[in-house]
Amino acid sequence: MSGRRAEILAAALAEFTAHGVSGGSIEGIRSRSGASVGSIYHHFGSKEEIATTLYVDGLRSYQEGFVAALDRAGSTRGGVEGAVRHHVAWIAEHHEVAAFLLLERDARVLVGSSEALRLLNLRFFRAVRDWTAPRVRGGELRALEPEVLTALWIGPSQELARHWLTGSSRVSLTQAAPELAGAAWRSLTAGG
Amino acid sequence: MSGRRAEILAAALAEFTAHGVSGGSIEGIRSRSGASVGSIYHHFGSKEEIATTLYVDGLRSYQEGFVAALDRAGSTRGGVEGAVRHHVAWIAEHHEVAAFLLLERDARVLVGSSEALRLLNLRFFRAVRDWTAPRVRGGELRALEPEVLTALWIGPSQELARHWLTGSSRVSLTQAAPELAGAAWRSLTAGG
Amino acid sequence: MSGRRAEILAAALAEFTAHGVSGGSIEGIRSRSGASVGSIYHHFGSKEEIATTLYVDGLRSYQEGFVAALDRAGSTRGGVEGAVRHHVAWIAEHHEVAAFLLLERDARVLVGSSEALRLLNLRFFRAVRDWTAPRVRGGELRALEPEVLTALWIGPSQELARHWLTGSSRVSLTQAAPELAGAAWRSLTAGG
Amino acid sequence: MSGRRAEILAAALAEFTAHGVSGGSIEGIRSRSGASVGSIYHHFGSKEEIATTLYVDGLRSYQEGFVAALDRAGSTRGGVEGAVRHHVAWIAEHHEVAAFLLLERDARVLVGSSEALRLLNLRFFRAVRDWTAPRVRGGELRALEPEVLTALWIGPSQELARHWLTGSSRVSLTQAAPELAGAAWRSLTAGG
DNA sequence: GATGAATGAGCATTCATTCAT
DNA sequence: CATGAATGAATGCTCATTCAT
Repeated sequence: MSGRRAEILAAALAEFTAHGVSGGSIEGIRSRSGASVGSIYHHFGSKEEIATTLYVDGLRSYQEGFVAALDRAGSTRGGVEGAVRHHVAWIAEHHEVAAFLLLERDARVLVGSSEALRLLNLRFFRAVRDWTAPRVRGGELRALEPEVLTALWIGPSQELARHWLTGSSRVSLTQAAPELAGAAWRSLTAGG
Repeated sequence: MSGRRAEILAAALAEFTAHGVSGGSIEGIRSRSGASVGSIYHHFGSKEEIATTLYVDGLRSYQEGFVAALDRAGSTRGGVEGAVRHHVAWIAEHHEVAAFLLLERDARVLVGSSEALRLLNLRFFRAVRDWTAPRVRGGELRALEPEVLTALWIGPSQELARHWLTGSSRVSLTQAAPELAGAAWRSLTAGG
Repeated sequence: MSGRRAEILAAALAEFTAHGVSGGSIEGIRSRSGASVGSIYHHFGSKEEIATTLYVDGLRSYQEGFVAALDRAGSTRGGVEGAVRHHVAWIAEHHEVAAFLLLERDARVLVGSSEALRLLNLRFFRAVRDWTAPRVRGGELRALEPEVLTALWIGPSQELARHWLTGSSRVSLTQAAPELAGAAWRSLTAGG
Repeated sequence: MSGRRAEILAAALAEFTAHGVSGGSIEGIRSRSGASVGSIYHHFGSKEEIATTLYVDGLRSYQEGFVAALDRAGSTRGGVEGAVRHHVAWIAEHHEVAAFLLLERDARVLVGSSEALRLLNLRFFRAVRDWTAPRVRGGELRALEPEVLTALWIGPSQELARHWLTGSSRVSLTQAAPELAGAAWRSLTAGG
């Protein structure tokens, strides 16, 4: 549709990847996109709006895949492990957006200021809870505080992904996926 | 002795915590520290040097505690779990520095440009490997790629700490420590 | 068209005349020109670029007049003396630019760093040489090293001009022209 | 005597040669001299005072040699040519100081503000006039305005020296001296 | 005489944003 | 929709100078 808009977003992602959101400039986005300053401000009202758009789009894509992985699973174990595989695969596939979501300090600041983001997170956490809660009650998953459960579930994947995204690790994310998935399942089931 | 220097570092940490490194300003450091601009530049040659100093000092403190936890442990399990407890306790105790080390994009950029940091990391990774390698050979720990081993070991703690540091989780880090330590031990020992 | 650009250049010339290039400030150029700081940087990337532009424009004007004086002369003597008259007249007419070209230390530094300037000088020296060389071969002008020839030709005019430009001499440049022209002709022809 | 003072002056000359007076810094003088900032200010009250000292010392040396060359000459021609030879030789020998005196815009500004400099110049011009005036009256030298006479006398030497000092000419100053001296004599004697 | 920490005004430059065309 | 000139506040950093030790 609006090719310009997409070009600007792509350029902004590259600019923010290179310099961060505070460090990146409209001038950088302009030179990367070929659009004029005026055009950028025609499509987006401010630098923050561009960053928010990137964040919301990326987060929605990630979260939809996560929930879809849970929904399509035939078993609790399939769901837990499928979510890990999705996590790892999504990051590997969308590494630039992933770096923005995971590594960007300023992006995190946006979460506090964007109503759309708050809503997105609210729905996601509810969807995940709706999937886990009955399985906790049924004894298939351990009864853990939600934050701890999440940490055990995707913490290792997240940690490995961060190193991979920053280039400090050359380990293949997808090759490590089975190990990460297995560890997640054990952590959510094997008692202390 | 170096009262001024320490005051400036403390002020910079507060400033960077509030606005990030790129977002934080020398003026902010000046007003928080009471030092003059000239004095700040007398002690540190640039904003980046201040950030690097904070990063190096913090990382050294964290790494020394980590290695000490391994060394003081009487058993492999004690080492694995002790390291997790140190991780969690150190972050809880030095939460401002921890936020800087864990959340700051620009701080991460420093790692690529500071020789001191490269050296620090090199020694740390070597010390950890010297502790784990014989235990892997002895069959006490699973044979995993170093990055994966690290991810399983401290990934959950790291993930929970991030949420705690950003205020998106109210869970007590230290209360969660036993669970995180137990999960780490299982992940590093229970086979795929 | 480029009204703003011209205004900025004029203001910069006045500012540099008053305080030198290192001594002059963008703020000075701003207040003299009425343009905003941002506008100045929109048209010129740096203070140095403004100075280079002034230098190149001025030098080109001077050199074109010099070469034109040679080309329009009907005799060798007419060329030698015409060049001196042009030298003196150009400086008298463009005294502010002339002061910049002749007196400014920082302007001279530019010559070493600007490719445009190097090219300009190259062409000028070649044009002058193309005019003098055959006349040297024909015995109309003495066989002197190029630098010495130049020094004898315009050295006295240059020296007087410098005093005139700095205000340390009240002698009329144009009134002295015939004398300077005659001396130049004698120096380039009368043998040692 | 005061080794420190001399070291500071030497360092300042190098610093000013490299960056000009406005462009040079006390810090630059400090690092070149090994003296502390406080020590520099103990010996000299300000940056300007250092520059003035260099200028006065250099100018006095040059002028004394010039007048001595006139006084020791046995003839008018010997005086005119001897002064040129001194000019060229002095510059070749004291090239760093010479560059400061001849090329430095800011140094020239000092002349307007230093009483010592005004006095120095006054005496010098008077001494030169006392030597030339009777010879003009006697018909040995042409009757020219003082500034024009000076320009014809040392203009070519000055012009060649400037190119030599800025490195834009590789011609040997001392080899060119006879030619410059001869031209000066002709210009001051041969009528229009 | 020497040292170096401290000061704060001043500077070149960047940047998000606006707006007339 | 697009362009790019214009704005002016903000920023990192430099520098001459002072002064307590």
